[in-house]
Amino acid sequence: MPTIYDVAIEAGVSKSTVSLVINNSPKIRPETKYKVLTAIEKLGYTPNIAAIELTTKRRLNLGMIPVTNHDSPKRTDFDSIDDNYYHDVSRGIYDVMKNYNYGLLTEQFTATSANSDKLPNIVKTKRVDGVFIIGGLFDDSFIKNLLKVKIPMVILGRTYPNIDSVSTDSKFATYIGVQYLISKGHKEILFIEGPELTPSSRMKKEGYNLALTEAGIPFREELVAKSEFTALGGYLAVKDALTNQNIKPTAVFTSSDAMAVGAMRYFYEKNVRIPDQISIATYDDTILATHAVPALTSVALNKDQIGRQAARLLLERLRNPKKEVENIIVPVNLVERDSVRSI
Amino acid sequence: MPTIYDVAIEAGVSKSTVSLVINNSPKIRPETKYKVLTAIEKLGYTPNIAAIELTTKRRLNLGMIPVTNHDSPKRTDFDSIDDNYYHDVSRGIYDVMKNYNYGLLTEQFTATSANSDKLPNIVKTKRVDGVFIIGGLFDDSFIKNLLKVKIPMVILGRTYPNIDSVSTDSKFATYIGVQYLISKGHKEILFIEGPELTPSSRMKKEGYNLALTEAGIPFREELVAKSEFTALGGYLAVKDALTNQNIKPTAVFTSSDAMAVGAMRYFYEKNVRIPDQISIATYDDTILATHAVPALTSVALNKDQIGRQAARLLLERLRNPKKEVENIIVPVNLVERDSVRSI
DNA sequence: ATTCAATCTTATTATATGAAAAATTTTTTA
DNA sequence: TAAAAAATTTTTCATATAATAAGATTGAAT
Repeated sequence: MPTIYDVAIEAGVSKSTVSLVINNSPKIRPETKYKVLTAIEKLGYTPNIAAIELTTKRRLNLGMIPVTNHDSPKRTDFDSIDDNYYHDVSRGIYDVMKNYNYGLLTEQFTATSANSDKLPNIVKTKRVDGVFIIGGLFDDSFIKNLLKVKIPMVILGRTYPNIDSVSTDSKFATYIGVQYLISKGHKEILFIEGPELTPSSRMKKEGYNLALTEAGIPFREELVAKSEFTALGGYLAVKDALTNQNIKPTAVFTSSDAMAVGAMRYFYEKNVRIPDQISIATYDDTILATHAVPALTSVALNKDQIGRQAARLLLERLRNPKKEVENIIVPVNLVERDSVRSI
Repeated sequence: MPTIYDVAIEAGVSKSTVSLVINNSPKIRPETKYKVLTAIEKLGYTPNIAAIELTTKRRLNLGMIPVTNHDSPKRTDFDSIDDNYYHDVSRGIYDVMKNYNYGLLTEQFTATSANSDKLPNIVKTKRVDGVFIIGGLFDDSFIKNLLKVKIPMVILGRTYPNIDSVSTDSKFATYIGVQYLISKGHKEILFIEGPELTPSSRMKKEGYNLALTEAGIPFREELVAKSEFTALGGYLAVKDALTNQNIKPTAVFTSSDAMAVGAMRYFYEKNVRIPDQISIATYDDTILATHAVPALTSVALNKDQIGRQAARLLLERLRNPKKEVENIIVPVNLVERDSVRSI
């Protein structure tokens, strides 16, 4: 591999001159620049990144860290939390980053209270200049550790005081979805909420309440069922609500696509046809919603946009570490498909 | 950040001694080693990876390169090819790699004949010591370019002469699936095959034929429909076959989960209940199969295993560049769910 | 038993890696 | 001739490794 020195020889200049040309220094005469660029071209020179990293004390990599609160989920299980959020968001990050000279290093991290003193390896071993923290359900101590080592970061999927973030207004998103069901004439709407402790679960429930209140529909406790955000969770919640409660909902709103799929399985078993006999709308708009049969009407979080904005934020933060913290809320939109009918 | 020099001072030895200790040299006295390790511990020293990379001329990163033959697919569209294969396989790679001191850099690459002279950036800029090439549908010139630059690699999802690979015997996998349908009493089985030009499409069709032959069921051309590997493809193929051909299949075998989901949508529209009126079995076993309603019986490719084996192969190749090339076939297994009934 | 060279251990010094940036020098321009 | 511009030399980054040195041990000759 040719080095900067070989280029210098070829062009008949010094190493430094080559370095200055590469870094677009203004104090190089055009004809010198031309000579150097020609030599670079001729030799097929590519800068040695390790050397650049050593002298500049930077790492030309950013880290993508999908954070969970559990070990290696098996993605294909009906009862597992899937990591669609991470994959959808990462696509947006890639799309922006490919125009920059950064590599993207991924490390799955489990942030539980058990390893609250741990840092991701790519951070500990200083392999990255900044990180994307992806996912909303994890132990906070993890973030505190990252703050201690002062690594630039952007959080995706939730907010955190004084850290750049890109997320969704989940209250509003749920409000939009439930409001849609109401606009289609539904009044008795079963709401499947997520686990109690997560902030987003609470926000979503507030969104449900808001939509009801606005429409003058009284809130009924028996129309709310709680479960995990998984397909199995949705299945069990719907089954439980419809067998034990004295309710006759015409529609269901679930807090995740996976839950909706679980609900659909229950209705399939009971020979209840969607949307003819019951309507379903949901929150996420993942591949599960588009590929469900019938396709699910879902509130799209625009995760691609979330990723893109996050990439922009981190790049700006690296360029200007003192810039003001931003908390971006990416707007949602409802995608109408085939799982809801008017009544 | 403390350097190796600070550790040397602290331990009262030279830099080289510290380096030797870190690299587990046998020619260091135990008490010296102890002194050094204590100093490392005390100062919280972490080696500077850029410096290691510069002196050793290695890069402590491996590349994961999902290769497509088209630009940025939109994952959530009903008509797009999804990248589940990549995500499932990468999980296995991560699982193995986390025990090694390599980072994993990802770069999506589009290998079309149009950019047949291009290399992935992470390869061109020498950011990685080896790469995982993931996916089966792409222009071969891409592989030739990689061979030219002599970067160690493992191909996942297909084989290639003289390159380490991990893949599936798609003929056998299809044979297993169709054989299963036959064992359940089905004789008129509609087969949805993939696009003509891909090798895996051909292999799958051979598997279908083999199962029929073995059971003494005559092959009928009108029971084969061709389409893209997508949900839309499956939908259109089934629709076309059932409206234009004079056939009455009791079961369908699709060449991908996405196709199966498309087929299910068609049957849903026609009010044909699965599996009561028609059975479906498929090839892939992705999240689409587990979350379909009813859940799809599918031939599992064990992509996690594919990833794990690939990681092992690449690590071994890096340790011993002259070792013999391996082409690993990961066994498949049929996962019975709810989409097939006996007749 | 004593001495001295040879050998083995263990550690140190010197050098190399490839580029950036600071400090200088040379060249050009005003 | 001074000032400005352009290029060069030198230093630095943090580590690995080759070359070397110091000290300890062994062994043979006296």
